Amino acid sequence: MIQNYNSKKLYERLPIYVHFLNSIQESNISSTTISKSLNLGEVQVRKDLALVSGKGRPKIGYSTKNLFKAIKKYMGMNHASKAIIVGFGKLGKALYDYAGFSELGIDIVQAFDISNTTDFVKDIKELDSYCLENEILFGILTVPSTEAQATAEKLIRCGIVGIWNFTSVRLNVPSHVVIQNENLAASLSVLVKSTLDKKVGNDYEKSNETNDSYTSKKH
Amino acid sequence: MIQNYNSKKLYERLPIYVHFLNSIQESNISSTTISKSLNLGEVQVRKDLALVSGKGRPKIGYSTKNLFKAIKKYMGMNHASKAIIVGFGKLGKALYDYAGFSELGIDIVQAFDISNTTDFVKDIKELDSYCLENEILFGILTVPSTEAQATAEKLIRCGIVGIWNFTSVRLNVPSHVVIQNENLAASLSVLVKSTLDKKVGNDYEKSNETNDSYTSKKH
DNA sequence: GGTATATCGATAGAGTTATATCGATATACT
DNA sequence: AGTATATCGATATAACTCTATCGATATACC
Repeated sequence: MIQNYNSKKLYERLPIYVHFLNSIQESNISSTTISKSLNLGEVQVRKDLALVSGKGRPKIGYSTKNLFKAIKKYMGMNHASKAIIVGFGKLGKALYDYAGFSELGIDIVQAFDISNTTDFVKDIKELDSYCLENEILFGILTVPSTEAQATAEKLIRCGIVGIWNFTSVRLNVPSHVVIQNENLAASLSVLVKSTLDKKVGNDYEKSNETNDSYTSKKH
Repeated sequence: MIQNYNSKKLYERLPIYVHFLNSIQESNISSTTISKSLNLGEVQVRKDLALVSGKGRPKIGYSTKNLFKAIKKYMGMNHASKAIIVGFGKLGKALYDYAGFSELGIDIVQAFDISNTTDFVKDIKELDSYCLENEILFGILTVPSTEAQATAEKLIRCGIVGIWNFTSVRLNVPSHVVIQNENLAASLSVLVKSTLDKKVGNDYEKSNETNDSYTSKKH
């Protein structure tokens, strides 16, 4: 493959553009404006947009509406993707109620747990029939770590091919299944370490701008 | 800088090693074993360990205890880092109760909200005095998007230099502050798109292994 | 003690992602 | 109509990250 621009990082930015485009009133928008609003590199935004969208016009930019549609189409956000949550603890509840998914074409249609079943939380025994009947492809895994691998396998047997894994377990799955790890503890550690790095740097030399970290951009 | 291995990806993996080392009984452990247990590349693990730790021994591996200590030291996990949560909605609650942080030397010492104050949730008006008295460096931002920027600025005025940002807003902060964005909606989108990519690939050509995605490893 | 080997550490290279630069062009403005 | 310029698209380069390979070595085993 000569050049593969279907990068993970790109896939992270496109939803950010969608959210932004959804929030503005202007009928046209330039990559410059987008980059400034979102603290992203100007060239990067242009490259992203060039990949997924039609032409932009000098002095004008892109049609907001067309751009919006183009990104959603590219990301497969046109037809809604149905996901279920397995493990209805605090984190599962929070994600179930999280408002930001529908804008990106994702519906969390059902929650499962081993107990605490209510009108909208099914017992995990019903997982199998529910997933097959409703053709669920995506599962959000928020069970205790001890149950992670077994539950993942259960999901896969039910036809799920994409798992958003909030447990600290590194799942072992067949190659047709995609795992997206969301290791919150590790993520917070990254912040702490990055911050300490920068802080120490600043303490040594009072100078700024040295070894400017990845997480905060300087444009 | 000739070669900077203080990479963000490295910082994500080190806590995973810590968690793993914490869970095993063996007094020695090899990079091979670690890599297999965690579904990571063998060479990658060795390189990571070589960077932070003392020598390993052929046929034996590393001393679990020493390795554990070395990583924690490298990551600054020896002295506990104190963090606060601002915004005590469902997500804030979930993070407040999340068990995985302490193992990595991070204590969430206090939660704040604009209302719903209880014995362990302080009113956001007390943010200032609390942070300065307790020398808080890290803030977890789980407020509504409309409040994100203003709240971030408030945190920064209180001396906070690292912000874990769960809002969909791309914060604008001075250069001495580190932002770690945790855009859940974007993250789930990545999973959906990656999965669809692979699925389509498999539907075209019945072959496997083509364009094997980044999220599931093949070792 | 000698031999086989698991594991290490280092180097080189491949793949991925971001940035810098610059000419082209459609638009706005005089 | 002519000129200035914001914005685009493309190419080249730099930075970052991961993987393959291989010789060195300490250990286990005969």
